[in-house]
Amino acid sequence: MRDIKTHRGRPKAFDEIEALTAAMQYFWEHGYDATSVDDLLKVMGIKKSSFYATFKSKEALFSRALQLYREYSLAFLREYHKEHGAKQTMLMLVDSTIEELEKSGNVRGCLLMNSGKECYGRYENLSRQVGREFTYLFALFVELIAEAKEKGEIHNPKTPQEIALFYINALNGLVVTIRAGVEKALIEELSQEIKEILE
Amino acid sequence: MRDIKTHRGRPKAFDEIEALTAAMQYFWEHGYDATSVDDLLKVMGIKKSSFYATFKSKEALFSRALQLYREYSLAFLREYHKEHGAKQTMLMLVDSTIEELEKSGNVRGCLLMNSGKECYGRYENLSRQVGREFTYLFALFVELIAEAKEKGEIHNPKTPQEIALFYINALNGLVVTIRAGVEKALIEELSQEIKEILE
DNA sequence: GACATTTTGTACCGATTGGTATATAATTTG
DNA sequence: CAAATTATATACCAATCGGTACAAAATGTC
Repeated sequence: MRDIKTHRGRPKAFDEIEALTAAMQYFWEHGYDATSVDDLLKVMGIKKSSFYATFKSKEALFSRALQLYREYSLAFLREYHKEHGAKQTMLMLVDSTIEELEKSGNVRGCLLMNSGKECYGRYENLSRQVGREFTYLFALFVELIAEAKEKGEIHNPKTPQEIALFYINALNGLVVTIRAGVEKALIEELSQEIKEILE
Repeated sequence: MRDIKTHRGRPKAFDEIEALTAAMQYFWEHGYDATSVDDLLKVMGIKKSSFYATFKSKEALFSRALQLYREYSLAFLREYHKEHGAKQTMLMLVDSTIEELEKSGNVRGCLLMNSGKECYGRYENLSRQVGREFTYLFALFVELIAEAKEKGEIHNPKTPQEIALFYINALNGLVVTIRAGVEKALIEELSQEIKEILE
């Protein structure tokens, strides 16, 4: 039994979770390839030696960022669910995308989905991890839809799984369609159509 | 009036359109950033000097590839329309994606949509071009839906533009959802749901 | 054949990529 | 205080990035 609290040697001068969170945000904004290690060092506020000593490699760091993103997202969605209910939580996913677009002119999308596209066929480990992380989120979406159906807030006759998949798929498309440069009026229209899936 | 047929100097040893087409295919498969100039040289079968003399830069070449892709796509869709009709042409977009997935385990998606996502906020000229090229394709989709509606093949009460946007959006999502690693059974299910938009 | 023109082959460029080596600084343990 | 341990700072690495320089090769014109 060793004393797990005691560190020998020089103590870390930064908070590992803080640095990881900053990296996750940067990855989210710029994607994996477009993020260089030097970019990460700046935003994490650490030096290269600390980076590699703590996180081992860019890919290993990204892997942890994916996991952290899923954990944050799950936590946030559960909290939002408590406050606003199941159906409103699902609708919020579209609304917040449109809000982000209007406020910043930009739309980041979901880090997992973005990474799925980027890593597919190029970084197999990351690609498989994206699949695993997404399962957690998808399971929650199915639960939320099921709950909303039981409450009679959703009249769509399909199964919760079918509805969730179709809705999330449309949400994935929304990010792509926005970035393809489709004009704002059409995007507004489209976002309404997507939300109608949950009627 | 100068003689346009006569070239002075050493003649080109390669076909410009063939080389451009090969580049387009490679970009389609790998994306813009993940394609290096050296990759392009190999697949185009030319040397660096010829590359820069003919196409000026990687970005300029990509711009031409985007245009070529749109031209090819329009021509192919119009041909398919003649042979199989409007509704079937739209349905084929989903079917061919699933076929590609089953045959190759891969799915390239639409070069324009992929590029929209990749270039958004990073390569402004390319980003704007994606928007312009997509308008051509989208106009055709709206025409096809309108025709199918007139023939009574589509009963969806929304306008052709709304249907086209919603359907294409779902198709964009399908590529993302596939690459996110969602299991095959769910993807089959999803593709059916997407095609039902056109009922 | 001489000359102008254009393409091609090769060597090279500075910048950036992800990652290492190594020496020094800061801490706990004895 | 000395030794062991861990973290940090800096310099460095080969490989790759997109792009350029320049001389040689191939053609039409005169």
